[in-house]
Amino acid sequence: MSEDSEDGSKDRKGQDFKKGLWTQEEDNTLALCVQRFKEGNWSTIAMKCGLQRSGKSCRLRWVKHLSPHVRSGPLTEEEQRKVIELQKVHGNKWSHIAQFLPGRSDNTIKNFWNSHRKRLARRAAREAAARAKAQGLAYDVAMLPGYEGYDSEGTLRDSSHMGGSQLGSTEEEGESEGDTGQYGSSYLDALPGGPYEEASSSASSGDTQRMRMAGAHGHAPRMPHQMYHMGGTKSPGMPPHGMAPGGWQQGPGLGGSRLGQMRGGGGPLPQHQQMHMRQLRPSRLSIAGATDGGAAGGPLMGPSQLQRKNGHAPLAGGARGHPGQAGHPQALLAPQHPGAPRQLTPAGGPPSFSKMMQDASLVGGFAGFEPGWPSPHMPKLESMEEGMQSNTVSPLGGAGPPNPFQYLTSPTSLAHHFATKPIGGFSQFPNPAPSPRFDGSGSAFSPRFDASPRYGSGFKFDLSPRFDMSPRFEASPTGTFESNKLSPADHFAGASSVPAKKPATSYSPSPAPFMSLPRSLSLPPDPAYGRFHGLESPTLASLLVSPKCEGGAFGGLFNDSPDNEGPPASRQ
DNA sequence: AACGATTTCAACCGCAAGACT
DNA sequence: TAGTCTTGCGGTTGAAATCGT
Repeated sequence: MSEDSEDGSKDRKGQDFKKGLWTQEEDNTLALCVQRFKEGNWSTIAMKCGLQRSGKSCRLRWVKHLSPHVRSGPLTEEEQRKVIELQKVHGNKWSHIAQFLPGRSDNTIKNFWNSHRKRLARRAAREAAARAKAQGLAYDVAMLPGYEGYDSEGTLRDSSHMGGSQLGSTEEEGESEGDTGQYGSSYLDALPGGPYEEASSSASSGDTQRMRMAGAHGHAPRMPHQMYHMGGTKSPGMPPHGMAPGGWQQGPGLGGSRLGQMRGGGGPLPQHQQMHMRQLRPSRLSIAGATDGGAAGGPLMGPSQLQRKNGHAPLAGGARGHPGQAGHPQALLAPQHPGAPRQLTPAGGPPSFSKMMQDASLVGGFAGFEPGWPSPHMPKLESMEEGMQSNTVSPLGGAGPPNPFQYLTSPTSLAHHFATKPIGGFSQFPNPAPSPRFDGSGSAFSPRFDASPRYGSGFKFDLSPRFDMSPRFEASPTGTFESNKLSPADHFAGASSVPAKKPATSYSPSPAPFMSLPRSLSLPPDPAYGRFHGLESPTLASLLVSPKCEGGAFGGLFNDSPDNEGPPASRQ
């Protein structure tokens, strides 16, 4: 260790380092610093950016979370399958395994595997308990073979989360195997080597918690990532039932207050996030996106629950902290596409959908992302310190401590975009190649696509409540926005490359005072956008019908401009 | 409203190896 | 060659969320 002392908060020089979760401000700062100084020499980066973090911490944060190459969200079924297979071959070489799953960090994989192991352990424990019970034997977890730890297959060794008494006292009812489970058991358990393979028919008792969850309504809740999978992707092995026609969870177990059960747990949110979106941790955003837009899915918690908990109805979009979300550092970094020309947003007039899509980079990167410096309108300061001192780059001025990045990262800036343009929720397309998530099958315009944390093939901007409900929703920077993204219209037209560069145009938004968005509204039915019917989230709905989006929902998004290309025919 | 069980995840920790001086 | 720095890896921890009761 070179950076952390015993308490981990000081380096060997006695320098204090902040620990704990990263704030959005820190994320933004780091992201922009990396953009400017490039990766490497993290200690220097940390120092130059004025972050009170160790270089190690900065590196970790970037590599595992903020880097545009990192894909967040739950592992897909295919990825889960891969991990399990690869683990058999490579063991716990997470970084190595991660190489087979682009965009996934070793930490993510490791976490998944640990959860997977625990599932197996629980399953095996239940089986053992059931057997013991059937034989009239007293059961104790310590009797389980391999209790001391996991064996090489990852089966049965961790009992940290199960007490013997609990294990032995579960109802006979049992969970509905293959359908229920706390963590994607419907799929995972059927994986090769998974418990389903090993004991697909034997489980007759579950731990208390699972029983509660599974038994009460006859259906176990689906974990968020399951819902995520349900949320419109075309992944194999979709849940066998409970799917709305459009691919959205609509089945049993998601009614009433149990709408869209969230996964349990997760790390804490920084204060600033908690204030706005208590229930929308980054990892939940995918679910939030899926469910918010997912019509029947509903919010993660039941509306009444959220209302009770937060004092307001569930918000759409999600927390900062997720790639592909406005406000997330990743969203501030334009994908690097050498040679890809940028298109400019014409000034004045309501932008068409395609223009908006082109402008999406301003969502993902509000002030533009010129190599070396994020904004063409920002003074190229010689140092962070200069920016800090002058505060010249922040049009917001005295709101909070001087921050050279504020101009770029403030919710206000982003919010302004939505105050002056039709709405968020569109996407940009870092890769000219058709995205698997933008394949014309319908997923492209799915709610997932709005709030998905995923970045890369279908980067999007979310409808974060931070940017619509925030009281800071007022300032209005001016800028020129460019995009090098393939618009969806071009995409659907079969274009494989970004159109030739268009002349630069300035975009000069008019001042945008506070937006007053309705907290709730009912969306008109629209066969073309049926997927969005019944939006549960007033926030999402509000944004979808933002002042510049009179058409309502995505209908407005698509239809409010004369040169709007309209939605693709294949989008259903 | 409070509770306990359970879960996930980000962040941390300690170590090792390679690069650098 | 030795000491220091930087990077990366795998294991562990703890916060905070869920659920039903």
